[in-house]
Amino acid sequence: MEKMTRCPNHPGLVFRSQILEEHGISVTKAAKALGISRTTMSNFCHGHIPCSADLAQRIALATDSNVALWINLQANYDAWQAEHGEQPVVEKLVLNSAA
Amino acid sequence: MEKMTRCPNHPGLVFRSQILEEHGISVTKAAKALGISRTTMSNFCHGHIPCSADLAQRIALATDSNVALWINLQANYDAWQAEHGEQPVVEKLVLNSAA
DNA sequence: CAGAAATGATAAAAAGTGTAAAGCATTGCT
DNA sequence: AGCAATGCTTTACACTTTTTATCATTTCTG
Repeated sequence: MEKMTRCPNHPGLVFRSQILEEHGISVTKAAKALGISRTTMSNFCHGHIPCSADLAQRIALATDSNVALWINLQANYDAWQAEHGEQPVVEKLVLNSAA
Repeated sequence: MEKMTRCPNHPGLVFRSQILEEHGISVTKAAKALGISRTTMSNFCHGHIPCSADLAQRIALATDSNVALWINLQANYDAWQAEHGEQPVVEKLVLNSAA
């Protein structure tokens, strides 16, 4: 159980730096290849929208990587955001033995 | 890189068996405690709807567990579904060196 | 330098998703 | 029988996602 001290990179930033920049691929070209709009790709690459399961799969197929990799990047990002955002008010379901 | 041979349990099924049944908590009571509708809780516990980040956090807070745990359960489930569902048509972005 | 292409941003529209409320039939328990 | 819980369906509403079109700016290229 490692505690994450800083917010993990958004999957889109990882995609941009590790795939696009490494291979000199433009956002426009990537959007066409993956079959999504340029707007969506641009927003994703800038971390403005999350990596949906569908997008994760398109990236995985186009880069011979694993769907789980991209889904997990997003999951880690979401988890960090949830932990550092507003906490909803709930009642305890199970009593904390270490209370 | 372990390959998952069977579909991982839906987070809702895990929640039902590991939390509700273990502690004898009803769906109705759990819904009230978490601050969500009984319909949503029921659907979740039967695997009909995904575990949203918000729901994951409510569960984590109410059970003194980790948000990441529930988000990751959903992520694993999503990844398996993506791998075993319909594959979108995409063009390769990077050439597979092992082709 | 001039034209063409790419980029990031924005707004508007369409489609899809998530959530909740109400109602109903069934089950199990006292 | 009476009551609460359950699973399911329908309806309604809000929110999200994705796309298209447009604009100003930057970058490439010839």
